[in-house]
Amino acid sequence: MPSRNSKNSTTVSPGQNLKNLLRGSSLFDEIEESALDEILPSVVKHHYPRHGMIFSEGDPAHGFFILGSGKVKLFNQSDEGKEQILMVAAPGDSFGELSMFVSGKFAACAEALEESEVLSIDRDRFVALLGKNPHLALNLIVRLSAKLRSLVSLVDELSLSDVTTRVARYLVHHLDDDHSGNNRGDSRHPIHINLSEKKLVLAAQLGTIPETLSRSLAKLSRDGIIHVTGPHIDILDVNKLRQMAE
Amino acid sequence: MPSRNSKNSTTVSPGQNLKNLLRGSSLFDEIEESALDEILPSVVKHHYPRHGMIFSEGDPAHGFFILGSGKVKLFNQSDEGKEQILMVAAPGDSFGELSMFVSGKFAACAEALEESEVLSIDRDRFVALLGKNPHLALNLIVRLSAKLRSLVSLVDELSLSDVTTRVARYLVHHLDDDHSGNNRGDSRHPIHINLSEKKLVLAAQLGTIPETLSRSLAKLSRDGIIHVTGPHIDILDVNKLRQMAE
DNA sequence: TGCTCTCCTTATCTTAAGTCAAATAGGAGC
DNA sequence: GCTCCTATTTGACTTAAGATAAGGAGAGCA
Repeated sequence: MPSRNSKNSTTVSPGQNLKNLLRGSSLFDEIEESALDEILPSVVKHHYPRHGMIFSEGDPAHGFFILGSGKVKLFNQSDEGKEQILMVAAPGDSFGELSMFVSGKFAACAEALEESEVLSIDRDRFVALLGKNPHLALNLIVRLSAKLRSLVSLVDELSLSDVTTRVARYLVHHLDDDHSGNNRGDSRHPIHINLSEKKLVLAAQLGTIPETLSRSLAKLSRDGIIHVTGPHIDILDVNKLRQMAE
Repeated sequence: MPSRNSKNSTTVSPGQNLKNLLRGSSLFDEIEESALDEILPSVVKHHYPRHGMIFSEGDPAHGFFILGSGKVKLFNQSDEGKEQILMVAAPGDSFGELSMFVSGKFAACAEALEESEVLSIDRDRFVALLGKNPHLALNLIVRLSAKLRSLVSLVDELSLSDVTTRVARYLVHHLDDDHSGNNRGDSRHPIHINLSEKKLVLAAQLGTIPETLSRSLAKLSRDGIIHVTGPHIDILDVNKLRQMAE
């Protein structure tokens, strides 16, 4: 087995560097300088290569993480190797927080999808700070709520919708992201989406496998709703797509 | 359609009554009297009969809820009527909190499974209190984290395990609840579990339908692992059950 | 005792989606 | 260009679990 766990930790001279990275996360939005200074000593910057494991399910959780740069997936695997992605973290996102407050063990695995810079923050210091800083607590509450909501959707979709519907929803959702303001379905030219994840990853996010995702996209193409060229997707019929997504 | 939405709101004379109900929830654990007094004016007690709808998906959320007595399910439904339960609330549990911080609309439906007493708490007042009361914020964070964790398990199970495994896990989990200390599998007499939900409800919690649940229980019986008599389940082979649950 | 209602179970059938296997495509590096 | 490697697609097959339908079982009640 190749050393995929290789990582590279640097306790940088406690300077602006780290502080800026923290500031890059909305978790620390509008948090006073002094509060940042208080946790700074417990923040460590780690560097992970593509496929580097940040933690595995069941590992003891001594803190949580903020993604500085790169991309990280949180997922679980069945014994047979099927994978379900719970979240793909983008820079500024935090992950692993829930384990601080509940079981002390991570509930999922985290792996870098590409070369990534990750900050780890010590549990005890952070909790202490939380207790003194209501604004920070509110920020965290908002984040947890957002995650909760996205998991609620995921549960609903897994349990109540078929794969093609989930794919349609994914596309509609990402269409809203990219074309807000222009999403009334009355645009003249086909709308274009570039998949931000490999289809392999997308399949695992949608709770399926690449073969099935392929077939779903093929079906949507056959029906004249989209046109797929590798990771580029043209939406040919936004209304029908929205309708499929309910 | 019979009037299932009938409810019965009472703004009780702002007395001990309500305060005690609030105190009954761990959300207000160790929260000072003064803080309680501050939200009390915005707390309303509602009474719902069995099958009373507390809110539906998409309803505007002006606050959140604490269950005083009874039992409430949070769920979503597909167009075809299949139902996925996200959580069954017991007295003291809160629900609907996440909508306060994220979209302003409820992400699921809530319905009383039996006659229930529900407290509603106004969003704005609660948020204001949160900002001043770090301890309350921490309590909420712990709750949200616990919910998050249970949804993570649910996603994993829906996506990665078959129904029989989910049933086995449910049994093991409830065995741990009831027999902690005596759960090493070496007990002489068969361990007994009384299902706390109708099988109809259990099926919807496990992401399946009653017929399939029935078949899974029948399979476990056939394999000599359990013995089912209505809502009473004897665990005949704890080890094998644990093994099925992984 | 029989009636009704709701819940649960069993049997048969169907289907969405996973498995397995093989062909194709695309990039990175040489 | 060619080679290796990974990602994607397609096809044939299998299967878990949903749909449908019907039978049974229990509670409450007259």
